[in-house]
Amino acid sequence: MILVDEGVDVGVRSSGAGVRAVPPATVARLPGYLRALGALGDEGIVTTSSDELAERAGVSSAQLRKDLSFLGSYGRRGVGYEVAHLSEQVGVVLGLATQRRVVIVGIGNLGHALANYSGFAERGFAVVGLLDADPAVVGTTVAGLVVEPADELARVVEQRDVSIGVIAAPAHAAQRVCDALVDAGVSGILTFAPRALRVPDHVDVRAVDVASELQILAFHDARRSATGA
Amino acid sequence: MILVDEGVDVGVRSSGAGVRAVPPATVARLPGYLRALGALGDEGIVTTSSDELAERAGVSSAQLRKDLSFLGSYGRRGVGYEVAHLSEQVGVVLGLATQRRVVIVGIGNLGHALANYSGFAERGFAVVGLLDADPAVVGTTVAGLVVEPADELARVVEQRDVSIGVIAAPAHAAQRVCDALVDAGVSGILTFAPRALRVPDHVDVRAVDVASELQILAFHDARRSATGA
DNA sequence: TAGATTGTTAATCGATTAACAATC
DNA sequence: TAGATTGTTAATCGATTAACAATC
Repeated sequence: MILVDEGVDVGVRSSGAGVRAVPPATVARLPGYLRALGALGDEGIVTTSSDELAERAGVSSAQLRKDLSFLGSYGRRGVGYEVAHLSEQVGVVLGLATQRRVVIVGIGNLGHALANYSGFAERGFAVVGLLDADPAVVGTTVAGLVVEPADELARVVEQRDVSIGVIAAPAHAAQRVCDALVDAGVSGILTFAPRALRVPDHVDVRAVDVASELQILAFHDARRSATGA
Repeated sequence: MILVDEGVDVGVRSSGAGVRAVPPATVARLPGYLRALGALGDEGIVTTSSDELAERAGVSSAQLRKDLSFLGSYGRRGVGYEVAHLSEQVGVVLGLATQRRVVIVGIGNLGHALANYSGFAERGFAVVGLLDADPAVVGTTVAGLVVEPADELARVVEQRDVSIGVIAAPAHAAQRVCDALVDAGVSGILTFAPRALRVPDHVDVRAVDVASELQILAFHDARRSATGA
């Protein structure tokens, strides 16, 4: 079985009632809503509307309301949404009530950049381990953490209760690192290596491939040139 | 008008016949097929089947055949696909026949990592400019290029025929950089800043937000914990 | 009450899957 | 010819959009 993207469609407890499935497409947009809500909060805005929030998140207000309807009923007709409250609820649905612990495997240029990225902490994640296979890198300090040997992965994941692994290793090592993360027991993997990864059904993989993103842009650029724009 | 993702659905010339629309979902998978074809080629495999290629790309063979059918008819029934030929055709559809030139704006940790990433060149892109707003960074050499001042953007884009801009600047500067790229005339933008960007209809934006990816993984992790797995 | 805005319904649209006829 | 595998069709499924009744 091969999985590259998208996990299963699972339920969310809604206050007293039953369980509601949140569609994958909706889940994928929730972080954007959370971001927009954070910005509104920072600007001191207390109440917002589906129009305003949608505008900021870059979606239509119809889609925003539809998405939020899967989570429950957190607005007031005629009034709008309370920013702080909605923000908290979306956070709960995304499982950010508990902080998730993350390891980064592969401390090259990209691993360095990720380790130093402050957005992780700001948005609910703690980077608790950096690992690398290269003895020359092991022992160095990056972003306040000492890089540990890659073969310590199982111990690090278990002892520090890590649930998400980030793969910033070279493509040829990606599947090996992935297997090690799965064996160590993480439930989610974010990979930057340009390779499809094989994982068991219970593990969720998200893949970011920068060159693929550029190729998708190239497609549109090519059409544009061809049709003379 | 706000656009964060996905461009328009545009056509591809097929050998003699008319124009066929390639659905966005298909376009988004083409880079993965190209990658898998490259790997097959590297292994010296000359002919492949939809089963084999799909397995490597991490999709179903039905989906692969459906996707390829939008591009034209490049296989032989009973036989399969010639790796080199299919690879070339997919490349043509993605507009990789012409090399695209790229600038990176924001040479912090991430910009550094991107500038040094060899995958760009390997997959059809030339990084021809690095720009930063910080005078302390301007003038330094990164990945063989001298970092130029951000306000030289228009000149760099025009003189070096740049069609794609990569935003690796801080979130608060993202919209400003985006506007400058649009004014300079790029047709596609890849942004790593956690912000929805406003662009005119004729410009295509792809957004990579690492923390959002982790939040999506957190959602699945939370369901898993809740349902006791 | 009148105006505003949500939450939901129904219609539309696009994507995926399965099955198989065409054909090498 | 018999076996294999594509390309396409039709059915299913999921996502988006628009409109509006509910209600603050």
